[in-house]
Amino acid sequence: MKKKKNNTPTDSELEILHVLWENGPSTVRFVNDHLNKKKEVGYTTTLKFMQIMTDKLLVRRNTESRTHIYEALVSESDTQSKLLTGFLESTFGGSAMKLVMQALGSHKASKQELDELKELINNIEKNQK
Amino acid sequence: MKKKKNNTPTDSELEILHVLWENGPSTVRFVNDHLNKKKEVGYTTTLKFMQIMTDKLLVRRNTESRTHIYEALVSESDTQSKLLTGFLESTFGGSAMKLVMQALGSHKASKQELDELKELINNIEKNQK
DNA sequence: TTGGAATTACGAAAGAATTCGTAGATATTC
DNA sequence: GAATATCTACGAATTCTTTCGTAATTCCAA
Repeated sequence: MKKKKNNTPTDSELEILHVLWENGPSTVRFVNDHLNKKKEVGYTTTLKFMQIMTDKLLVRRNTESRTHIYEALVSESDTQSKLLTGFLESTFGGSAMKLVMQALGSHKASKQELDELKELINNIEKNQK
Repeated sequence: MKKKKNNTPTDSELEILHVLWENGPSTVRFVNDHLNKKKEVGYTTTLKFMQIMTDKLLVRRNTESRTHIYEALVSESDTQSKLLTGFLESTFGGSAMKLVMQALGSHKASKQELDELKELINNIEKNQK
C-alpha cells in the first residue's frame, strides 16, 4: 500500500513556494530576503520551513555546495488547483459557480479580463455541445 | 481604540456555521448529529466550538431553557467573502481572475450556470461604461 | 592563521486549532 | 425518589504550525 502523500502546503510554506515559482531555484538567503520585503521573518525560520518542505517533497535541494539550492517540486497550478478544491469544499459547499460569482461580484475585473473570461466560457460551451 | 474583531471562522467553526445557516437556530445536539453524518465528532467537541464561537461573536445563544439554542451572527455571504479575500491573497496573489479561470477550468459548470455567469458579466460591463 | 560571517542541523518553545474527559447541574424515566 | 440520561462548563491533552536559539561547520578577509 503506497503512502498517500500530503502535498498541500501550509500558508507559510506557500509563501516560500511563491518565491521559488517566481524566481526559480534559490538559496535560503534569497528566499528569506524576499519574504522580508513583506514581513519580518528570521533566517532560521525560513531555513526550517524549507527543510520541512524538503521532507514533504514540496521542494528538493542541491547540496553540492555548502549553500544549498532549493527548487520547487510541485507546480504552481497544481498546487492552486488542490488548494482551490479544498477551499471550494469547505467554504462554498463545493459549488464552483457560487465561488466564481462571489469573486466576480466583489473583486474588480478589467474590460480585458472580462473579455478573456467570456472567451473561456465560449470555449467551455463549445466543448459541451 | 476599538478592538478589531476577528470574525473569520476556522475550518471546524465553518462547518458548524454551515449547519446553522442551512437549518436556522439549533441546539448543540442537532448540530453535532449533523456533523456526524460526515465524520465522527464528539458531542463535547462540538459544544466547545460553539462556546468558542459565542466568545468570538460568530454566534449567539438563547440560554432561557437548559438546552441552549445557537444562532449564527455572521451571514454566509459575508463570511464567504472574507474567506475568499484571504484565500485569493495567499493562493492566487490577489488575482481574482486567475482564481476564476482556474475554478471554471477544473470544475464542471452546467449550461444554465454558464448562462447566469454571462448574465453577471454583462451586468458588470454595463455598469463599467 | 585567526577571527568574524554565513550556513546547516536540530531541538524545543510558543501559538493556534482540535479533541475530549470529567464534574456538576438539571431533566426524565421507571 | 432513585437511577439514568442529557446538558453545560471547564480544563487540559493533543496535534499542527510557526518561530527561533544554539551548536557545529565552513568560508572568507585582514
